[in-house]
Amino acid sequence: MQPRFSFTIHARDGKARQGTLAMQRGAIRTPAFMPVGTAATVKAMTTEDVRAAGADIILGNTYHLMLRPGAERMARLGGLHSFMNWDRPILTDSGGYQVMSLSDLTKVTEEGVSFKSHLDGSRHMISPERSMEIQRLLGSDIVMAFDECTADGANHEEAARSMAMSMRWAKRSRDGFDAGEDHAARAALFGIQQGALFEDLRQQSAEQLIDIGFDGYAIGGLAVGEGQEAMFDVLDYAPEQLPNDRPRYLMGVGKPDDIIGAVARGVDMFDCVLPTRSGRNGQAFTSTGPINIRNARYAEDLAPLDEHCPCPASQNYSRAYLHHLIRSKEILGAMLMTQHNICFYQNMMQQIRDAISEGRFAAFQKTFLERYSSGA
RNA sequence: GGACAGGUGGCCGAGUGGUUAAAGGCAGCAGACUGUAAAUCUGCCCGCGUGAGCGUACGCUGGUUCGAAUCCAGCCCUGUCCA
Repeated sequence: MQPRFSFTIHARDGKARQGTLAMQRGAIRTPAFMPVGTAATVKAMTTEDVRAAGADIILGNTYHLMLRPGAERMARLGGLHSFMNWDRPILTDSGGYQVMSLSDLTKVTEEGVSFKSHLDGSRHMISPERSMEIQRLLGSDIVMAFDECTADGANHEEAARSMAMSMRWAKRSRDGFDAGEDHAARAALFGIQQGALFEDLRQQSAEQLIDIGFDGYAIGGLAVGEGQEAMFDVLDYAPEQLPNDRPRYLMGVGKPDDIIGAVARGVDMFDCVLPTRSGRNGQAFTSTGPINIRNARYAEDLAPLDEHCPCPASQNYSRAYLHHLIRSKEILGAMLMTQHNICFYQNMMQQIRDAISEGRFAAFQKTFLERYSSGA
């Protein structure tokens, strides 16, 4: 029988690590990019195609699924995996990000967060305990602690207060998760470091999380507007504040160059809406940098999106066709663009893993980034 | 031939004396998107100028007026109906 959760590091190259996260529903090769499937769908993609692109794990979201179709209903339906036809691991975000992103609709107290539903205005409460319960009802494999994603621009005092609350919630998340005994025996729980851009707060946060004890550790509160330089400044120390033998997950990141820079600093897992959202909005990631397929210059460009990408969208369709589909707002445009972007990301992660395994990550990083910024 | 209705910037379409280089939409040209309130959002969009500004502009011509896309006259064109 597969272990509940184990993390094995196969190779190290500088601070970068290549490993495998083994879980009952399947293995996750790291560094990993996890496509975001907020509302029980990686938007515009079938799960078959998500898997074919190379993803080992996808995300779901507590807040969205709690509102619709509802956590209890999802449980009656047999859980998120069978519901959406994805039998591999699923990581569920706790709703913590929505505390920030929906801040106009939220009220935060020590108990938790009361949300005014963006769907119908109805009020809902998410506490650490309820977040754990919802993620259990969904059947999540990697459960995220309920936290507050500290908004960009917080000063030291605000960041400290927010972080301290997230750490109290982390403890309550741990207890709530452990109370769901059957589920806790199968799933993993990750804690989330906060502390904004302050090293001392990040350190305190890491220490408190380690005291509580988690299967993996996420770095939260980055990529919220601070910019890559500031984010990398934090990543120069934050990963090493977390246990060396546990997976480190940088939440919400990012652009290809963000991911590569973070891998170089010791991060193992990523998720981001960018490849899916940008795909729907006409931006394709390519080995020579992002392009906006809507641009007039692609109207008669019969070249593929990226000749190096093995995905069907690149292999079978031209830029001119994608240009036409996206401009025409045809659904297929969103589908193919998303498929390509997810493939591009997964392909990049495979290249990253190979480079680390073969001890040539620094060279890979240099080559990739030069090409990526060439705009050719 | 007659009666109505109408001709506004690439298209559709507001505007019926000054605050109008002219609402809004579409199309067009770009940009953004980072634990998804996003198949979304933002900017530009008559010409010249970096800019203040200048020049042109609401079918055509002429008129009224300090001032006209807006009022008047004639003409041209389009639609519907009647002969």
